Amino acid sequence: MELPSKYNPADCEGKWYEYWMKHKLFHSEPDHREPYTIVIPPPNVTGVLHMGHMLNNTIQDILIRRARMQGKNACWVPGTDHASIATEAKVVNKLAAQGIKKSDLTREEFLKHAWEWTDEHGGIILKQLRRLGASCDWDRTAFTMDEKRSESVIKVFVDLYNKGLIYRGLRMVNWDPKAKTSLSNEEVIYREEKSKLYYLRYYVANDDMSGETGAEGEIVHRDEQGRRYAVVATTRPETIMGDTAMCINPKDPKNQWLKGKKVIVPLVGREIPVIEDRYVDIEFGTGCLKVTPAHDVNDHMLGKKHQLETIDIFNPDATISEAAGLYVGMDRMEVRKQIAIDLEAAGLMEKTEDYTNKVGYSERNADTAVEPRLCMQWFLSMQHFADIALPPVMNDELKFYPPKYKSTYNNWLENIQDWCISRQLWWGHRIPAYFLPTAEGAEEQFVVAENIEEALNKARQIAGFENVQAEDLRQDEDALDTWFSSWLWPISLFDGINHPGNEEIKYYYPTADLVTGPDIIFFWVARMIMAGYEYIGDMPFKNVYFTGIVRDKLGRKMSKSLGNSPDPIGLIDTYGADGVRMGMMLSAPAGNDILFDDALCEQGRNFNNKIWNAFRLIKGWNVDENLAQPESSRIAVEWFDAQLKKATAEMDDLFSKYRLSEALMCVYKLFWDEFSSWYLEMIKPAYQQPIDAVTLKATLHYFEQLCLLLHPFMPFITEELWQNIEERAEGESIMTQQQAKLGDFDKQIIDDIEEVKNIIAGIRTIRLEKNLPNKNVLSLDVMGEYKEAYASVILKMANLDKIEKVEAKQATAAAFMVGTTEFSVPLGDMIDKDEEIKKLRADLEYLEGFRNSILKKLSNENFVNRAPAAVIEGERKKLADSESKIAAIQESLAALS
RNA sequence: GGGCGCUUAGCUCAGCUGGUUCAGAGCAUCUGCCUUACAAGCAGAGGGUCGGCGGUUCGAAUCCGUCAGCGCCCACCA
Repeated sequence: MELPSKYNPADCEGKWYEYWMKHKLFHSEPDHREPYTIVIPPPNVTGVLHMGHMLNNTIQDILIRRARMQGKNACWVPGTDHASIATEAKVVNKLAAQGIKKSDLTREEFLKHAWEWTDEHGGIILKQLRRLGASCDWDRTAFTMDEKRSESVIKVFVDLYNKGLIYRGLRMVNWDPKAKTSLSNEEVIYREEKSKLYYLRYYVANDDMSGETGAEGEIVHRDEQGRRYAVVATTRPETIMGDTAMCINPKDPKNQWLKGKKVIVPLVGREIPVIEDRYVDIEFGTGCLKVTPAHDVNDHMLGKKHQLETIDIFNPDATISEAAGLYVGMDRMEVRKQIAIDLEAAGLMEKTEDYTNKVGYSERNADTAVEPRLCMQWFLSMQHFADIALPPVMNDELKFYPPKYKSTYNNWLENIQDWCISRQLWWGHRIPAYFLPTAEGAEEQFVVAENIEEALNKARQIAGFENVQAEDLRQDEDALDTWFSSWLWPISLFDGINHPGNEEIKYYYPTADLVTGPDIIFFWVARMIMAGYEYIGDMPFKNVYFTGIVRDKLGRKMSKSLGNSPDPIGLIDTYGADGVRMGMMLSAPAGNDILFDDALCEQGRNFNNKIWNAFRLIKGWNVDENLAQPESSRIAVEWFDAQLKKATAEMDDLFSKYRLSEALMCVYKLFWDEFSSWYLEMIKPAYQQPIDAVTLKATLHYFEQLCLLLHPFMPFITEELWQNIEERAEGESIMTQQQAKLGDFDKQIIDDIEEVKNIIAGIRTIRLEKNLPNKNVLSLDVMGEYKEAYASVILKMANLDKIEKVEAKQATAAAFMVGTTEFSVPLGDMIDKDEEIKKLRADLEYLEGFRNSILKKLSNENFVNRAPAAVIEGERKKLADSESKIAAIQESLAALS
């Protein structure tokens, strides 16, 4: 077979992926084997592959392929997430480009557009994953809004409502007045902005203008008539119509005199109480805070605590509402300008100052400042879930890699807040709550049910609604938070909500490993753990592997605006999928950010080429059945057997600790250094000479074993070569081969060969220094003991004609030491005596320094008395070794001069 | 402001419960080689007072304290 000198990924990748699909090698069904399951973190259905996905999915594929090769029933379930906010935003933008406003569409019309968009773009990302080699069971591809998953979500909502864990409540949300929807915190972008701090006069109500001076440090403002007032600093004077209190810190000496008083809201004229709360920062402004419970998160908190009235002065589009009484119908920004003028005119403005603060803007409407707004929302009580989800992680039943994220997890769960699960969006699972017709002003009544029929049944059981009709029921307009479906993912994928205890959920659950980013530890990981214990009574996964963030080589996050995010498919085209996979893994210890650099993929590609060429070498040999195995080959085979076993054991250990990049480095070095540079060179026949059958057989076996070890990391090239090692039956694949369970390795031969390598390296160094080509045959003199049993290897690797044990070295020889033995290569007149003496003196100086430091240590009584015997023994041995080396060098020096 | 983490070779990192696997790996650099598997390669070499200071100890990259710098998460000051 004729092989090109470079590996061409394009020739292999498509071919083998099709082959794997054709033979259904990714597909899993429950059987007698031990299951090994991974559920994919579902990417956004309309997303495209980015570097984060590449890292994440490479890791999952490595884990799943390895498990498969260990004889487990490996099942990697793929799917996509409907990502309500992101997808709805994309659809809205697309419609806007066509001149269609969302507000002009009915819910049904909008959803039709959204589904069209989803069908068109959905699954692109899954196709891209195939290029990477992802061995997902595509037959199981799921979507968070497909029938089974939707049914699960609704069932769970109803169940939790019935359990009393879901409730409705007012909550301050980030409101986008342009899109007229609430935004999640993630969709709010804070920008530093230059604005003004307005100092407003709040006169004391019913002031007796008494002349009390109060305690020291008090600051009392008076106007020309002697009327007293407090000064409040605010950036939002337009919200004064919503003021229902003024707040001071009870410990603030400046404002003691205000305690118990009432003050008058400027312009508005309303009397409001002065309340006291330690929340107020004494240092900021005047220490007086106006409290507007309807329009500020903290004010809302204060309002609840002190039972203040809440006056909502804004309409949904952020114009002033009737409730404000002033400026009705004007836009908030206009009012800010106007009210400043009016306050000034009324003498109620103390002063203004320039001020820089952070203002939240909508991610979608960049020019629209987010308005905090109180809305009726649905909540899930979380304390119960925190209680069931915290212990298994803290006591390591469910393990986090790296474990530092346990603290993060703990911190969040110990300070858990209720989960706001409603979103004012259409794209998502609609909340299964149905409102009953109610009279104006009466409290709303509703029922929660899986469908309209059930809702009707429930409604008719309520007194006064016996005859209610389906068309009278009005379903809640809101959709559920996307995470409310994601948290069921490991269960809903196996239909464990709709059909509890079914065969698949029993077999595949709990899943083995979850691979995800630490940024969604709260959004997703923690909640899956909660849902797992709530609905299955068991953990959703045994281990969580937290990846890092993929950054560019300068450590910057990858972003479209920086243009520093490479196109993953382009990378695969350039370096091959295996090369890119290796590039991703080379610098990706669990939890560490990876600084991505194309050079890493290049290293991966180079490694592919190395493997390819090693195979070319082996395949190029002709075998001579009658040829006896050379001694050096016999040793090499024995030695590599030990190396292979050793590396395999190391890899097992590293995998068990999820140190994947180190496991890759281990097999990388095994292949490149031990196998290619040493083993193959040891057994390589002379040019155009045949190889003996025994050695060839062993070598092919080793090559196959190496392919098996490499396969999880580089699936394509290993399949290609494995198929070429020998004739394979149709349908056979390296994917399903079992990695051999290897036993103990011979540590002695590994140590021995390390010494042999040092001897060979010593000779090579001399060749380099003396400019002696490899072709020139040399000989070696040995003073003392060395591993004679391996002489054949040394002769071959160093191109020597003989190794002789001698009493003293020749004067014209270049020397080096390995351990305590001195070796020398007679060079005749090629020796440069001065050079040699210089080198020996340098060695001598170093060794003497080393010896002296040991002597010093050993003469320290404290050390000798207190250190353990083994340590002292070690030091004594070091001393003896260094002294014998010193003696040898001194002899050499004497011989030279 | 609250919590977590990091600082070891030019770069990216490994070094568990203090002492021969303690100063390491890969890449990069330098030198010499187109030696018929591979120049996307081969053979060699150089390079770090383990962030600063102090302490514990016979002994500290490793344990403790402190300072400096960096990063992440959460809550965000009207």
